[in-house]
Amino acid sequence: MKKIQKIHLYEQVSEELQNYIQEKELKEGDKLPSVERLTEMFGVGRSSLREALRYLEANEVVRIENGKGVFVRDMDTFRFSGKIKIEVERNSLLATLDVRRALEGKAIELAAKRITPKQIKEIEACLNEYRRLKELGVSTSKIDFTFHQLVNKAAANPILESVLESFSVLYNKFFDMPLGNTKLFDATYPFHFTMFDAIKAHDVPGALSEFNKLMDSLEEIIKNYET
Amino acid sequence: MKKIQKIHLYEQVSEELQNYIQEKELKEGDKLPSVERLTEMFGVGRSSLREALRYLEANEVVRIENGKGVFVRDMDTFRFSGKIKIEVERNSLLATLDVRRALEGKAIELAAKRITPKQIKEIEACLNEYRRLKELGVSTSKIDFTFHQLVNKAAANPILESVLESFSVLYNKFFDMPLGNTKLFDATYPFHFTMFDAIKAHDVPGALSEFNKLMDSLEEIIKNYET
DNA sequence: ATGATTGACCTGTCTGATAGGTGAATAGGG
DNA sequence: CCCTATTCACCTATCAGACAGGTCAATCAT
Repeated sequence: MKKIQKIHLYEQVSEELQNYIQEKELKEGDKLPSVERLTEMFGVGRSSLREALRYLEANEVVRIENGKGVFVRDMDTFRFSGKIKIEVERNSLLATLDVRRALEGKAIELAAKRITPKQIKEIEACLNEYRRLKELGVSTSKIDFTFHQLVNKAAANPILESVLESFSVLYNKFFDMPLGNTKLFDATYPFHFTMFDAIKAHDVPGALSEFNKLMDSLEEIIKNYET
Repeated sequence: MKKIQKIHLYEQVSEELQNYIQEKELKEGDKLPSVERLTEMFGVGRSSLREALRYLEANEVVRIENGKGVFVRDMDTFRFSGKIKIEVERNSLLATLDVRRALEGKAIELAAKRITPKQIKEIEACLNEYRRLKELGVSTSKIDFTFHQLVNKAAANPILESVLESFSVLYNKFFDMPLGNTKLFDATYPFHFTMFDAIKAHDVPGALSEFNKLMDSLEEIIKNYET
């Protein structure tokens, strides 16, 4: 008869709790009723409630502090997440490049429009360090990351910045393993400078063009990469 | 004496469990020992263990099935996540639009290149339904979402799809609250058709141009929106 | 006045009991 | 001998009660 009722109690409770928070318009740091009270309110046992709380804690909705109580976390912070089945093969790498093209391309476009003199100085310093390390033959992976991060910042779009940052974690994990990445850095090295010159000159199409050349060179390497 | 021991039990247990999975090299779908056994193994009570399991379940490490047992989830799945401080104001909305421009623009570009006849049929059906609902004066938010999702699928890039899907959750949450969204849907309505025509014709620049018009109209509304 | 003590209020954890889901072994009818 | 219905072992779901220990403020003794 009631086959539909497959929802776990802890799940219902966790939803009810979120509703409760919304309805009461609780903000960051506000205290929820004690576990005892909550069990009465929802008419469930302690364990179910505690599991619900643990679940919400894992999802960063609440924070449980021993001896104090349960507190609401910043609800205005939006958490986005997703999962990607990783298969290290050409197609996945190329797919990742497309996403990077989209996100970083937009960042570069915005950066070329809005970069400030101060940020230009910072990136120039970064590129000088990049050149120095390159000539020394040291690993440039860290300084490369810094460079892209600075450009990302210069785009002055916090949401894009956040999305791009989360993505770059994936991106790096992806590209660290397969190909010894010195090859990649060698190929893209010169474009960092030409691209930055265009950004500095607020030349949007020029910057994008250089960025696309950079990405094309990456794409070329991957396409020619035989396992 | 042992003040250092501030780590919650469930936390230790959840770490131990992850170690256990790693050491035994358990793969997706493998079954963990029963709760009873695990309590013996770790020397903790059921509640602590269950809280740990709930925690891991929230983090998509395990899956608990009633009557069956606890199973390992796909460990090769990469999870990306990030948080964004939401402030519903013009600048945040505009920033969000830029990200959508980047991600969905790329999806549309790829879709225009790679869409299959079957997918064209699906989207055509979706648009017919869209038109029908529109004429009925019913809410079109759901069908609108479906349309963009289908285009997203047609791009045939699973990683882009995943990122865009996570982002769209944020996007919708963002745009649901502030402006009564009928206004938004009215403004963007015609572009769905023109854009799709271009995609159908594999006309990449045309599709992008229509998409940008769509986004421009959104941007216009937001800019003129006074609190 | 100050510092230690106590007690109210909370979370942390364990345990035994009951309910109910699942699947395989098993018993019984054809 | 096969097929189906029952049973049983194994598991999770959930509850209630009990005790340990953290936290904080009011209270009490010096």
